[in-house]
Amino acid sequence: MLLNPRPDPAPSAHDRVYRGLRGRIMHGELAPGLPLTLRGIGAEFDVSMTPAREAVRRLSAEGALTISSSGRVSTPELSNDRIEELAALRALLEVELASRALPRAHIALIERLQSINSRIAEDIARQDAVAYIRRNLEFHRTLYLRAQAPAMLAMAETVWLQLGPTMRALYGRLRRKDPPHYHRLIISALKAGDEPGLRLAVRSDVTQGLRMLVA
Amino acid sequence: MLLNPRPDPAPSAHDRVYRGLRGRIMHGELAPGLPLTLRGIGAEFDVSMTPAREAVRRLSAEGALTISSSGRVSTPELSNDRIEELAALRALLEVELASRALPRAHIALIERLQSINSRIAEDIARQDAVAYIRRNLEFHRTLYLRAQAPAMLAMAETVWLQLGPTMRALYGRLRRKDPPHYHRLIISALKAGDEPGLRLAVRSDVTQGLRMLVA
DNA sequence: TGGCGCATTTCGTGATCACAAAAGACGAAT
DNA sequence: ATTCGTCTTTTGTGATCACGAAATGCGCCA
Repeated sequence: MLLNPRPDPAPSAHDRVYRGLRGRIMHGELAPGLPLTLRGIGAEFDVSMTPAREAVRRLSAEGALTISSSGRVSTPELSNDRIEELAALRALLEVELASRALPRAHIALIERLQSINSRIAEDIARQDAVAYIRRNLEFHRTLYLRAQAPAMLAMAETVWLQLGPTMRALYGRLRRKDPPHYHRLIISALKAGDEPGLRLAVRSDVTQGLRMLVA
Repeated sequence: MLLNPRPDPAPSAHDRVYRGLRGRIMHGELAPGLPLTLRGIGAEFDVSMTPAREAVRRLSAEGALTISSSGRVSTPELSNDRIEELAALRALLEVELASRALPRAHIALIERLQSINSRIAEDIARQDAVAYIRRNLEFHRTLYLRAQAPAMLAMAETVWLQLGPTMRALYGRLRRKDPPHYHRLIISALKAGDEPGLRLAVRSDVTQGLRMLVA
């Protein structure tokens, strides 16, 4: 008997649309305030309005899209207060996730993180904002997966999703040269098993970038 | 000119369904594992399948409903691990919310909380589990509204939503006689402006009930 | 040149329908 | 009595359509 490792011969249309849009939003490929239409989304993914609407509805429930009172769909434009709040949420959730991941962080994980980190440096050198955002989130997700806390990780990803378009606007204007300093602190704290240091490093890394966006 | 305080003459169908289902789930009116059908929901709210599906899709995005691989909809049956994780999330978020509400908590708010608390005692005397859950959440929400942190409050409510059916199962079997002890500690800490005490009281209140559910 | 009003187009909403897959009911064979 | 196979029913999915509202474009007038 041959069990297919991917028992998914027919992914549903709305899920395909959902995943496609979600990826673009989270990785900052869509600018804040960008208007979308159901018919446009449907045409782009080659489906009718029905699954497009379901995907949009789901994304708006996660805060990845905003729907005006007249039903118009667009990527969110966040106020400074909201950005600060989301940054505080990131700090709250991700510090906890990192803390839970710490006792399970073996050497293989740390090497993976270092590998991701060096690729981030390449993305920075190439000035590729989207790749940088994606790789940065991959760094964090790789660490947090070890926390064995799926609901908490899902919430953190929801926050990333809400910040996606805004992060694009941030890293677009920010011309940085150096790889993220706090990522190296995170790795050091992981190696040393230093929980307070890890918490501080994660909090700093998460808060750092958002601060200049508010300015 | 007479401005209507409710400028919502025509609430959309899917929103009506969403709100209706959400309230029932959050307040524990639906048992865990209860199967639902789109046609049934549509008939109950007197709409077609389309808005019913949108509401269900949105609720499943919030974790209030689970959708099987074949598309079947039901209220979630949470594992013990998931319950513990959600309790930890409640602690994390609500301690922060209470802490942010503390400096803005005036006497009028505290009186409102005491009023809600005495009604909780009545609900307990009446052995009305649904009313108890609803009032208990009202107590927490009233406090957290003062935190001026809408995104954080929304996340906390999402956790409540996921725990709704399970809380029903909990308070159904639990025959308690006394009003919640930790609510009085919360009020005391608010009066005294005691932040560490408040954080501890909220954490205890949130963790308390869930512990015996895991047993 | 700038603002106003009307017609056209675009867009979201919700109902309906055909289709396929899953679940359930029923009966026969062991 | 139980299990297996089949047939019927139930259910979710996605496309299409009609409708009304919102937005857009355009021309007119000041």
